[in-house]
Amino acid sequence: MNQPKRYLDIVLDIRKMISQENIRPGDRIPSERELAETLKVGRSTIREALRSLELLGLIETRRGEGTFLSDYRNHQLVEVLSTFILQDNQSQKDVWETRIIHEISAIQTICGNEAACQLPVWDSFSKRIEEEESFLREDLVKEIMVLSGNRLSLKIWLLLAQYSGNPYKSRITMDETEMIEDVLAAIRQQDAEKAASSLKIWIAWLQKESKKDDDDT
Amino acid sequence: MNQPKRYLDIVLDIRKMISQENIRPGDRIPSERELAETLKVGRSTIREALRSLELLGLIETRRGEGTFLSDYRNHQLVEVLSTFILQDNQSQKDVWETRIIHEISAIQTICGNEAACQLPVWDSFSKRIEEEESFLREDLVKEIMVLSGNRLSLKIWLLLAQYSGNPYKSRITMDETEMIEDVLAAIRQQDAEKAASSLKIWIAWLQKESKKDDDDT
DNA sequence: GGAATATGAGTGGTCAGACCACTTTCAAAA
DNA sequence: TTTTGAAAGTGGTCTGACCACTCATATTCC
Repeated sequence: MNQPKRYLDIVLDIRKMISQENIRPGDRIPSERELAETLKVGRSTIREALRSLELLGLIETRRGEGTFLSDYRNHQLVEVLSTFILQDNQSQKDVWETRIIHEISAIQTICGNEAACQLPVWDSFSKRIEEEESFLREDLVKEIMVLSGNRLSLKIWLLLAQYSGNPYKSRITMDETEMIEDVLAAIRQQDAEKAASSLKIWIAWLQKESKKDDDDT
Repeated sequence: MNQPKRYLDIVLDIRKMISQENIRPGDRIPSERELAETLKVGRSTIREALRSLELLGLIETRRGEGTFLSDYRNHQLVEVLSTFILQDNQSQKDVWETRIIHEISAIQTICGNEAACQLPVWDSFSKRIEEEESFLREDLVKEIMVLSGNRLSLKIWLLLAQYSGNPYKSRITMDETEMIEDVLAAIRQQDAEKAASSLKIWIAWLQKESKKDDDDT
């Protein structure tokens, strides 16, 4: 009989331990040697489990200090998955499109929520446009994703943003302000249709611009 | 100086090896002992890298046989991530909603593609409805996801389907056939609006039914 | 007394070698 | 020819040993 993998049990054991001892992100978890003794397995088995969790970004290890429960930021996941499965152009395109799927859906969700549409954030974005602040694009779209209230969708979006490079980073141009104002206006009016289409127009324009930059390089 | 993690280098080395030797999904990769000798590291280091890749679902190991490049199906990822980060009801709800986001987007994409809308598959589904085949729901939605052409979105959807349990599995009922026919009709007419709304209605109904089942249990 | 320094305990990182359990293969025995 | 079984190869696990690093403490020096 093929035994179930030991290190997978360990992964679950560690999970249980974290829950029982109420270990919070940033806290230290028992040392490898302790875990080995407690769970009655060899240290190498413990390490295989820990390395797996580390690659998933769930824990963080610091030599000489210990192993810590991660606050779920640095996913090696991105690095590894991208080298393994995102090699061709079709995949790049899929990433981009999937990202947009989440953005469009998020903005539609927001438009269905009156309170969210009347938040002062949107006005503050209008102001920032006038002042020509940079990083505005990223902040705006992220705000939309956050306010949509779906944390999983947000998480996926953040992942995809890492995969797809970030065309939202550079300074905004004059041509663009109008498109962004359209999006903001649609939100204020709670017009999901218009918000989605305005966002699509803006994104399409961004994509064209970023291609232009690539050609220059 | 804190050395960069050795096992992460190994992960990339293995990646490179797979690419150079043109190893395809399902093929065997060199044994742990071979890899250790080739890459000039200890076997335990190799194993830490392999275990990580296994947990991500990128490889598959069979005792006595060897290690194989996976065809990306059984992600332990699901198991682990779900026990680590999907504990509360809000997360469950997010999974369900995110899944629907992808389904709606997929069906809209299809409606924008004339060829896809005229495929004979849709008629075959109508026929299967009459014959009251089971597993029809899952097949239909999956077909939609596949034909949308976005492989990443499909992959995410498959993941979410595992997370969210599968209300598509049971036998279809009479009440339901009409709703499904609405969806199919909208596709045939290439009416993205109607397709999306019909699908939403159907999904909402499914969700209500699955809740009812839960209450019975 | 206060500040710089040395020490030691604890931790993750790596390695080598040893078994075990399992699968496959193939030669020897029936 | 068929069956059997021994050997080789593989992943799974454990042990014990170093190394490199961090941190707290004790020690030394001014």
